[in-house]
Amino acid sequence: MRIGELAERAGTTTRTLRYYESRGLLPARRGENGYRTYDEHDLRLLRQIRTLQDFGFDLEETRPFVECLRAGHPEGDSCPASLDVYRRKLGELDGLIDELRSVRAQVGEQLARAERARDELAADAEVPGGPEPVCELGGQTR
Amino acid sequence: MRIGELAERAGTTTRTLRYYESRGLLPARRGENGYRTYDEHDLRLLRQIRTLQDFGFDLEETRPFVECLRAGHPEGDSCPASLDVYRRKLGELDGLIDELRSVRAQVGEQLARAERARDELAADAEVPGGPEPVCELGGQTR
DNA sequence: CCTTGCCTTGACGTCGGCGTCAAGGATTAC
DNA sequence: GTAATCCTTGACGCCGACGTCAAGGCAAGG
Repeated sequence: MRIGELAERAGTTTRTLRYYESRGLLPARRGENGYRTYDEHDLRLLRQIRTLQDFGFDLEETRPFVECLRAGHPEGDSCPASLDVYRRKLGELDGLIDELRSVRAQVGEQLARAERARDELAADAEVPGGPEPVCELGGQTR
Repeated sequence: MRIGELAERAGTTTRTLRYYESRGLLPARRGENGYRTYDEHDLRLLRQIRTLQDFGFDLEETRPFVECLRAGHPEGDSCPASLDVYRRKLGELDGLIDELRSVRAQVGEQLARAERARDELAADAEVPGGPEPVCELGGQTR
């Protein structure tokens, strides 16, 4: 199979495959005409890469999985090195999720505070001074 | 105050301030010698930008806050446009967190599955065939 | 034979938010 | 006075995973 077919069957592009090859991740045999030639096993490797990429793994992080498959193991994660990557990734994800939740809480708090302040200003304008139209934008106090 | 002092007081770099200026976010007045000149109000704006940046806001997303302050409002989030940014960000964060949690769950499952497979192989090797040393790497089945 | 479509390598572009260097002018400390 | 430190603009570098274009070779269908 040639590069275009492999790309299509894996749902990616020829550019991506050449890039992987340039990174030494997915080398290709060559036909007489110089065309890259791939087989079903390459498709397997490529799908492993793509799956991990979709999970947000760096390209380099997929290498142990690919090497594991290429070494003849039944799965990309049949090797200790792959399991280590999984574990590092889990820790990384946990840290990231915690961080994002913290940010989410802080932003939520800011929004709530700002909305309270806005509503208090609106209430102030309604009761004591009189219901004058509030200037939305532009030098207000100034 | 000149650019170096402002940078230091905001805990950032002169390069960053020039970058903000190039993006039209934090323009500077110029002294007779051509040096940029800033005041306390600029420091305020800059701190607003930095806070949001630390939350992971894009630079463009800080613009409404800066413009709000520059318009004379008491806070960067005293304007509707800023509140909209907050809300968009909250949605974005929620989506991202969900996505990461989903990925985390899937990776965790993969790890558990792979570890089970490994342990089953180890158990197989221990009981029936005999406790032969297992080949760690290299063509095993092949 | 000619067109269409695949393939090749090479190389520059993208995105965001700056870092880093270069060459030179201004200011300040001693 | 002079050296050290600040400032100026300009421009290239970085990171990751490719996209996109260019110029050309090879193949297959009508």
